[in-house]
Amino acid sequence: MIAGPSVITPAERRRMRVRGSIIAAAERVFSREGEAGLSIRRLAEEIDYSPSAIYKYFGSKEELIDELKEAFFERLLSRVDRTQLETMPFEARSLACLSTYIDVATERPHHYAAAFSSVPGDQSANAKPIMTWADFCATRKGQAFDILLKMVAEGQASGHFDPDLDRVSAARSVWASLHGLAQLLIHLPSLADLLPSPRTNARSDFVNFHAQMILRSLRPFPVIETDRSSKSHVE
Amino acid sequence: MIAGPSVITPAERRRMRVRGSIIAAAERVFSREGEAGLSIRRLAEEIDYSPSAIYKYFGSKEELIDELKEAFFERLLSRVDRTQLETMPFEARSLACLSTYIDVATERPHHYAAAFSSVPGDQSANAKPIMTWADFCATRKGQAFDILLKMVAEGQASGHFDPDLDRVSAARSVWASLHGLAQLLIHLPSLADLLPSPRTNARSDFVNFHAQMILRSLRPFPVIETDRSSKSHVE
DNA sequence: TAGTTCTGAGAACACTGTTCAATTTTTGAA
DNA sequence: TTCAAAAATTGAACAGTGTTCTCAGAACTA
Repeated sequence: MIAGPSVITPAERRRMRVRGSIIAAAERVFSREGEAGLSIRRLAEEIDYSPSAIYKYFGSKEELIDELKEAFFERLLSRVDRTQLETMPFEARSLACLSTYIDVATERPHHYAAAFSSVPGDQSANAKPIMTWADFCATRKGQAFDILLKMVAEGQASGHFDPDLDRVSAARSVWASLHGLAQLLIHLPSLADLLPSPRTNARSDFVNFHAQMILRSLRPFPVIETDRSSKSHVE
Repeated sequence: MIAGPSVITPAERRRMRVRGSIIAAAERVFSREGEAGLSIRRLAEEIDYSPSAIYKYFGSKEELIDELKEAFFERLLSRVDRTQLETMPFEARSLACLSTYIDVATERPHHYAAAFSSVPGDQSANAKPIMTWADFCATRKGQAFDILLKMVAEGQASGHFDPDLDRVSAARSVWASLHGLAQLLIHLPSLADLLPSPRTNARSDFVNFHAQMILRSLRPFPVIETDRSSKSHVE
């Protein structure tokens, strides 16, 4: 469609600049007020363009926001990945990764919340095609999940985690627990400070506590069997 | 403001009936399509009233939806409470409670999602007053939390859980993990079925697995110290 | 029955996302 | 440089949204 990939025309340069200014303004507004505060008209006003102009750069508002979410997830991924590469003992490194995930999520609460806001299954037209395992792995979320998967694998190999646990199930469980903490801190920020007797640093203390609980659940002492048994209503 | 509490006039009866039909219609629409599909005009059409009439019964759309959420949380609470009262061994009963929570949440995904959808801290006018511990305990969420608190206490007393864990922190951690699973199942329903090699009953199996992981994190073998130590970046 | 209160309807306001024809502005070649 | 084709930008308009207002009519109270 577009000419050569090596030489970019001034026109293309200009186009990319305008496009960039749109997402920059969108990012600015969205960070502060979320999707509720972000209207096309307001955006147009901020960058001194007409509302309809924006539709030459983005097909819809949703498409624009999807790009914000994508950028956020890339940020989340790289931050956790960077933490993962630090040279520390396994357990400390795992804790650091979990903390980093929470940090990035709560630094941009609107982004994180929006990334998990759609409820599929509405019998409207947005019936997305069924996701396969391969599809998921290609997603940013899939890549984030992959980090957890490797963490579990490493922990099992080094004897820190129960080797009888199913890797995939364990990683999903960790993700769920982590995701829950992020969500709760975002939507119910008072929770961390909510104590019969308040304390300083309550928030980061609780993040640490929860992260340790997650690791605890993975430790050896195989009291429960792996989920290979289907109808295990315990006992 | 209104006359006697013992005798209800026919007018009041009629008013309550109309009000009931509004929330019934709202419930019907909201269950299927969530807040996105629920508009005042559509609601008015469904009950054959004019849009402005609804404002004689509810101050705003948000107020109406708040009532739906409240009813849902009451349902959630009573279902978990009922499970809690069943006569089973402690561990099985705890697992059942956790499963029930997930069941109710995923049965009405829009309700559960909406209950945790607002992001406070927007520097707009909706600055809600700071919540205290006592305030929170009076909330439905606070009551749900109380169930978890008692569960933890009972587990510690009976030796199933680590007695050195701070009760409140542990209960919060359990809630976060549970909440995370609910959110993930709602917003990423494919996750449960996402496996390199698919299996039947994947969903309930995973719920069970995660619930067992939660209990596992609470077990004795006190490897970590309670969060009483403030700057514990491990090691 | 007269008067007051309450219920409901309809129009209107200020928004929203989105589209479309018309109008610039920029571009590439004769 | 000139001129047509292409791209960029706009303002008006459409179909929605939540909400408020005024006003007519029904239902209670005295």
